[in-house]
Amino acid sequence: MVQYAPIRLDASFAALADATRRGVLERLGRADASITELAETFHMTLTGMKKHVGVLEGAGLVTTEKVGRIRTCKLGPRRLEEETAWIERYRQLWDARFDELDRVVEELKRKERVDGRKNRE
Amino acid sequence: MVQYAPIRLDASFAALADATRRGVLERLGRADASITELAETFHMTLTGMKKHVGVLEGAGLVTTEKVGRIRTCKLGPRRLEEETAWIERYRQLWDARFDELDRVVEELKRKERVDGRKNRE
DNA sequence: GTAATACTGAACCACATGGTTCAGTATGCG
DNA sequence: CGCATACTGAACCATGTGGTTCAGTATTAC
Repeated sequence: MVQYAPIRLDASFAALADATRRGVLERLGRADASITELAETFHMTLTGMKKHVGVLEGAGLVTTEKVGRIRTCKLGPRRLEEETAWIERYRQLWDARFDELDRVVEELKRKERVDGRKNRE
Repeated sequence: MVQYAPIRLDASFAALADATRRGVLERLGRADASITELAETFHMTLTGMKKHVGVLEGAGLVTTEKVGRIRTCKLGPRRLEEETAWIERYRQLWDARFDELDRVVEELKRKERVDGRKNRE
């Protein structure tokens, strides 16, 4: 089993497993925002939003910088390359698996035809 | 904010946020397996593995069928299309965002040059 | 029929998550 | 200075997660 930095995958997939956090990423894709702006947009307390931002930061998907009173959040350095890579590989397995099943089915059909002929002999 | 069946995305990203479950998917990509086989492979009790399989089933990533004593697990109908779509869209946002930043930086450089000329006038 | 196998379900555990409130601290504005 | 703004941290709460054990039930093998 290939590994693909499992801890990072854990963190980023977990970060993506929440609609609010996905929403924050989409929001930051349009423009940087303060914690207050994000909290208002998603109808949540400052403290609650700060936790979500913390999770996203932990996964490397967001970076923040505090200037004066205001902490500005922006998209982080990661482009979800590893996550895409994992999913891509999974899809290849999936395809191979189902191709194999198709092959088995074809094989069964072929045998059936042979058996059919045998029975008619 | 476009929605992309958020509940499903929640379930599948959460299912992928665990190394054991990702391992189970990879394992099932090679061949179907019983709960016992999976539990042994991942050094876990039957009950524990059954929970993981339940999570994967809930996300549509695995299907199971019980014949006699044995419950056989195989890859489910989903190929993670929606997950890939979400990530793809995110990457587009990401690229656009950073292109914009580049543009802003260029704009600042241009202004600097203009200001420089002004100052020399 | 008895015993082993394969799973199932309930109950428990420690810890994480998604949210809150409340009481701060730090900064900016008049 | 004095007040409003913006965030921060601790504490709490309900619920979920990842695992266990233990006591079943259902199937298969001898």
